Amino acid sequence: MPEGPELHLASLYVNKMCDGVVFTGPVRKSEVSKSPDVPFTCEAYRITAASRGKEVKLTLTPVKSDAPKQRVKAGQAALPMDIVFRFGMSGYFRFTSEDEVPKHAHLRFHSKEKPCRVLSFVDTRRFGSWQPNGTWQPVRGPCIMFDYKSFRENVVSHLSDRAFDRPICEVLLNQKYFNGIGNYLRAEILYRLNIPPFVPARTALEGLGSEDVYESDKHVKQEIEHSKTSDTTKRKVVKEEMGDLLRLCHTVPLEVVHLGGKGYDPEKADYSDFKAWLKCYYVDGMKSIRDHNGRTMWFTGDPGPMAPKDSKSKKAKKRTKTDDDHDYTNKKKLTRSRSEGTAKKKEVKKEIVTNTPKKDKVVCSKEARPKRIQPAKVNRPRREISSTARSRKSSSVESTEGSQRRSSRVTRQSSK
DNA sequence: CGTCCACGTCTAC
DNA sequence: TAGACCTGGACGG
Repeated sequence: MPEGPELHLASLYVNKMCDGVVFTGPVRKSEVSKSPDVPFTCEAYRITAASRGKEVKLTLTPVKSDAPKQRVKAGQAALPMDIVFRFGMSGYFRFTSEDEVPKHAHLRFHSKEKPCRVLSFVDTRRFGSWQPNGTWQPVRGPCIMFDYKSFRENVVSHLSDRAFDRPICEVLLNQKYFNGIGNYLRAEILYRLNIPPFVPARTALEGLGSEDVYESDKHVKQEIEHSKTSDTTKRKVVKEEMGDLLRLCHTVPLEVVHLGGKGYDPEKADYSDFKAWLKCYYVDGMKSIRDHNGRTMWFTGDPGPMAPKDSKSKKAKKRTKTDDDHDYTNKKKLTRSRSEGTAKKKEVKKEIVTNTPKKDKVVCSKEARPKRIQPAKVNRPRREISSTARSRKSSSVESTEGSQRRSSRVTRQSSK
């Protein structure tokens, strides 16, 4: 569940599920977890949650005992404790009966109820972490969703920071300035504004003020009025109605919050709404490329001037068994760390790739094929797209794709 | 069976 | 700027 919206939804989930619930005893950690023990135990306490960017804070609050003079036993907490969580790639909270505690539940809080229930921090990959008596990480900036004004000011007032020398798509993952933005959000945000992902961040941001001019309804209305005059201004106005880049860093994540559900999580039944909301990330017809940190950037149109060049010499590699093969070389493994000695063989490239749905029947081999996210259970007709879109650099392809793709994003079900 | 990929940080050369 | 840290699903053979 991991970008800003999912973290916030997690906090709402905890507050809703644990409202009125009394917990008891020690906080329990799984054997395998490397995160710190949580030195808190209490006969009766409550749990509340809050989020900020990509962190969630749980507050454990001891409940006053009915027994008037009851003394707190040694080791029992009398004061509240905050625990700050980061979710890594797979963290989330679940509140279940004791026998339905999910696999990979690494921190657990047990209720005092008769059939006891358990609030679990579940994290399959264990990239997540928590800090007892923790605070929001000081190096992380203001929340893009709930500290919008501060977030904006923090970016605008630090544009001279060398951090903004990087491509905009990479800077959007810098939590010092964009606390809450993650890989799907950066793609969705830049896509909405048609900003090439690899333009210098400072270029994409300069000129934006710390005041959000789109905030005012009056302003928007004026623009709308104005738009009736000419067709050319219309385009621009439509864009302005949405707001500038910084505003979208706020509003786009909030759209996900308002979708409800659990946001990004392919395993979820209610994942289909989220998937339908995506316009670019992992969508058929969109292009993708690895950024300088090895993260996949989804976009359409021009990649921008700072796109990783990478060796494009790979062409030589065209070899292949059956006829045409598209270089297969361009799979780019990236991060394939283990056993790198052996992995050295193939040069792997990193070229722009278009996410093209394959036909069920043919096409078996090559073609860098991004895998699709397992769909909840949507079954729709697949749309035909010319394969091999590779090398279709900055053409104006996207408009058509952009308007149609909605109808067909599906998994490549390779029926055999 | 093996390879590749995934919503993110961290820290070591 | 690479690895490291992890598990597991989708595919390919």
